[in-house]
Amino acid sequence: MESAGSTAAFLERNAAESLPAGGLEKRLEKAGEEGRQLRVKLGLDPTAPDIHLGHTVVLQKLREFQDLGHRVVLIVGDYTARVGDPSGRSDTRPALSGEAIEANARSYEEQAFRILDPDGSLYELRFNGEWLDMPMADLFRLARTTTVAQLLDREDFSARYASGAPISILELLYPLMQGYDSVAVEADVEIGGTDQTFNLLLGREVQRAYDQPEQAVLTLPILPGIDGTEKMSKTKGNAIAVNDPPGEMFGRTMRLPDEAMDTWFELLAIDDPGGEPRERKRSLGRAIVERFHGPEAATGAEAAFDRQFVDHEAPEEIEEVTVEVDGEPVHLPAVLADAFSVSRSEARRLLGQGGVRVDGDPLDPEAIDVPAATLDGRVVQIGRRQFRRVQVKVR
RNA sequence: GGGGGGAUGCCCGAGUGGUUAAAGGGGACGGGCUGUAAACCCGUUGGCUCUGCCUACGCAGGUUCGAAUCCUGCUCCCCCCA
Repeated sequence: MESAGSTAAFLERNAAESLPAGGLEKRLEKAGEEGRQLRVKLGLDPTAPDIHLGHTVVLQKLREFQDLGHRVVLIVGDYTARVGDPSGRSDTRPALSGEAIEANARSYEEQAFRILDPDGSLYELRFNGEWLDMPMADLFRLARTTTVAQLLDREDFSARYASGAPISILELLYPLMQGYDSVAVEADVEIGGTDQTFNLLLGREVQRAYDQPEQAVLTLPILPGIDGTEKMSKTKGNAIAVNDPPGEMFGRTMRLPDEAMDTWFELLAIDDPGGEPRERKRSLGRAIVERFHGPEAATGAEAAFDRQFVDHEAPEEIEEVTVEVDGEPVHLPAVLADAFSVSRSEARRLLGQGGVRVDGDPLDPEAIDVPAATLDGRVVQIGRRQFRRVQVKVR
């Protein structure tokens, strides 16, 4: 059996911070002595059920804990989601229904199992509605554990406060509620991205106020999205989801700026072959596809990529659409709009800018009405990556 | 309770009676270059039956030949004082 010290060092090897210093080691040691598992907590946002590579960084870390025999506790913030998050300008964020949250949670779980071990002794899923729906007296007790000054320590709060930007009371309460989650599940360790550091540490304060041992905190670096700068997130459109098809994964990886490659190799724990940027990126892409779809898919994705972008040929699998028209000649903007789900004006623009090809040949930007045969059964392409095989059907 | 400020296109943000579908930036998209990288250049970015028409500047009404711009009411938001 490994010593607690070396185990801690292993777990901390690619973490951003492990707080407090030596905290994780002590936890491991104590658990070892008592012959019990550590309870390792991760909070989830049930409004964003799509797991992407950014999430997997944290999930991989949880998996390491599982492999060491510890128990992962995923917490779905269903209660907090129902209340709605007032932060920023997301005023339109809908309060999710119970069923929607439940469905999202199950979907998340299913995706998480691509990385986590679903074994019941190593895994647990909880909803914080279980304990957060508390009487006001209990909320008061929770509220007493922290001061405004403490909360204002959090960078985004202090920045917003200083600039006169609004901060709702509810927002201030969020870290407390998250901290209470730790109390409720008796977390020994909590994991999260570095952007969660404050909240994770506050969990310790809350636990202490409830006479509980304080959790160790392990933060992991944030994975930049395929734009190479911003945090990966679905809404920013810079994410690669674990459910994305192989071709999509590979292609998106190839769009990653070179500067971000080092970070990706490191955070995703993929072996860096070094060498030329283009080759390195390809091997990064292959490794990512392989991780979620297997080696065959990886090879296939790369081949399809070459075919489409190196040899400039249409991909092998093309979505087929049937477009209904009134008769000859066909109105190009209308057909394109239907085939690619864009507005007719958009289609016109694309056409006018020479962005439309049929069987690889650019379409005359002036062409508006054409014979049906020009399109029927052919591969129509918009830009570099949108292809549709179009069947024209006269109504 | 009192006073002040604000709501503009995907986002930020100009615009205070007329050539404003609305400056500028970001993002996105198309073209060029290329390694679906970066950098750079060009173009587009409300809709449509497209040399024109329709709809749009929080919501509803009003003034005017004409309003994002003026008036009234409403909704929402922010700041300051108490």
